[in-house]
Amino acid sequence: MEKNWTPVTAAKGVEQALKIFDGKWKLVIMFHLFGGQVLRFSELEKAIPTITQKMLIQQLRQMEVDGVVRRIVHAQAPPKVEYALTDWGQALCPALDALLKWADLRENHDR
Amino acid sequence: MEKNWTPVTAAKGVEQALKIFDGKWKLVIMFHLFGGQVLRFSELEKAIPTITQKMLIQQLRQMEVDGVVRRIVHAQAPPKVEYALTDWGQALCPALDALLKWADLRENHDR
DNA sequence: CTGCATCCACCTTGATACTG
DNA sequence: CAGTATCAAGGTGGATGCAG
Repeated sequence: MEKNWTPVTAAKGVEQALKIFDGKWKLVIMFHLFGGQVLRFSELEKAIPTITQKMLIQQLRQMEVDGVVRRIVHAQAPPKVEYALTDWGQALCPALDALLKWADLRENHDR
Repeated sequence: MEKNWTPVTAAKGVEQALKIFDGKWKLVIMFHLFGGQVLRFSELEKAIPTITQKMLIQQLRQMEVDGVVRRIVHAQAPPKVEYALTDWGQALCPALDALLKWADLRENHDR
């Protein structure tokens, strides 16, 4: 199932992929959730002390809409909401590793 | 040579990698240069009709500083300047492929 | 505890005109 | 041809206060 990538369409494809984990905090959130971690809203808040509530909920919502994060609501008082990565979200990990390895190459040949 | 990634440091590492090809036009430029293409400033301009001169030169400059693009100046009148990817820049291609493949997975299990 | 609304500052991009 | 300078506009994130 090959695709006919032109420079433009390929770039757009990557951009669309990037948009999904773009935003100042999405990567941090994902790395906290990699490996099947399931965390409450307040736990994420504690784990990322410098994030504001607004940003945390905003980024989580977008990630939920995009299908990388699953939202688990427990009907309780007080409210309890947990977040986890979807299978697709977990699947991003190798690609990010590839980026990290690429970044490491820089030192070898640098300028 | 293993590293001890915490969620935060891993995220920062990826972010630094991302910054290098972040910007509205850098990916388009790179995909035009993948495979060892060497293009003049004016050729890039023609290849990307919707970009402005300001943006083209701005993005190229940043990419040059970051070490993904090489600038080749020919001492001539009229001026002739060519741009090509560095080895390190070329090495990004597989990582971008990984991202494209990840994006394709979405359809299989979707939401 | 979880989440929403508002206001504000900054940064990136775009349009345009100009130069060696 | 290759690049610079200036100004305006939109989007993103941060601070804060309020609500179910």
